[in-house]
Amino acid sequence: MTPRGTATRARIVAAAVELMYVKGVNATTLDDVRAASNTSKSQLYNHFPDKEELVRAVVAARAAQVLERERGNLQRLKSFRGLVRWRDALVQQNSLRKGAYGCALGSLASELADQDDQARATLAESFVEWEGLLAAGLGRMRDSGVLKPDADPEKLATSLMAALQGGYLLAETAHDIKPMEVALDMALDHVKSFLTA
Amino acid sequence: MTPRGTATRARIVAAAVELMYVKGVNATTLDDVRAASNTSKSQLYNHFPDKEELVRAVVAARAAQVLERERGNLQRLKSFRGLVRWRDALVQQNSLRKGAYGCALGSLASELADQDDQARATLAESFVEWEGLLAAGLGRMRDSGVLKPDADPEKLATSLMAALQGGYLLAETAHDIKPMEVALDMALDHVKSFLTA
DNA sequence: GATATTGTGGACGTTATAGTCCTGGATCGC
DNA sequence: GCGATCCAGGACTATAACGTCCACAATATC
Repeated sequence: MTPRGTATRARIVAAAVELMYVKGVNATTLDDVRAASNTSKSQLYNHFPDKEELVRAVVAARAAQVLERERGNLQRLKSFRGLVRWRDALVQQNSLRKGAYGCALGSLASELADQDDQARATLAESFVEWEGLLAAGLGRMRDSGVLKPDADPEKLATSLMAALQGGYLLAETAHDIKPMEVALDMALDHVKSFLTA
Repeated sequence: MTPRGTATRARIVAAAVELMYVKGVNATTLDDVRAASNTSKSQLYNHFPDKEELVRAVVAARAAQVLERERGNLQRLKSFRGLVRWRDALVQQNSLRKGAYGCALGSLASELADQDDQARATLAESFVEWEGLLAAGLGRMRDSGVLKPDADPEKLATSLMAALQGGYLLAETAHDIKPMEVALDMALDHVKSFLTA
């Protein structure tokens, strides 16, 4: 596969990622993808044997994208203020759409978890990795004495992720960012209860 | 419409509710519903002009069902132990399926929120009502002195709901009930921080 | 320049599903 | 019993989507 081939493939995946986020996976047709990516049907089937495989590529691409972003936001996390900044960035981003479409990973998870076990597994791993970034930062905070020794980074990370995902869902349903803010604030308060100072 | 007519309609909705929970709304065909409800296509279109209306009936029925259950679980809520029982009941129920299919309302919300605004509105109201049941119980706890006066029942209720929904999603994706437990325990801990004793 | 890869464009077949329509029969209220 | 309602069964149409295939052009690689 030449650079040109990979570029076309990437264009297809990029278009599919966006369409499936906005319209949902099942409501996105291959013809939508073909049109949005400015390719031809032959290329779609040249690069992906069927729609299921395209969906899996979409899941992988979206996961990589979210994790890349979150690595940037979390790799230097070492203070409670950093956690607040993390929260603010997510809220800010989601408020641009009034919560519509929800979390890029969460909505895929909800739609695919009981439909494509391979996609589900990838998404599960991605959530674990995402929580891992949080847990690593919380671990640094604990080791540096910002958090009490009995703070459990993994559990805290899972709690933050659940609050985030639940917040996304409630905000998406209500078309109001408020519940997401409230949920994340609760989770942050919970972390705060482990602060030493 | 005679009692027989309403019974048939109810049978259709009941079958659709179950199928759309397990398979998802879009993956459930009208023929699936027809077969599962032991009716004929004539009746489907006799009672519902199109699939969209059936989906809305499903949403309404499921919301009524969940709220009925939650009224039973929450109407007498007046202590922290009651909240723990509420949590245990939900976890217990969801663990039977290893988290598969997620929350009956949450999965509908995720699939329909950006696809049918009317369904989204119904679901949003249902979440508000569900949170209202929680908030009422928390309000009773505050008024009776179990919770501190500065506890905000509405915000606490939203937080609990977000933790619940996020927990459902993570559990569904991981096929593991643990994240749901962790998320709810965090939310309960947060409520606990407002206890007087 | 030869060859393989990548690409366009579109016709085509197949299937799944939504939705319409009709006939005949069962059931219910009066 | 009689009319109205309810229902089964299925034929039928229309459409949308997936997926195949092919002729031919463009582009890269050697």
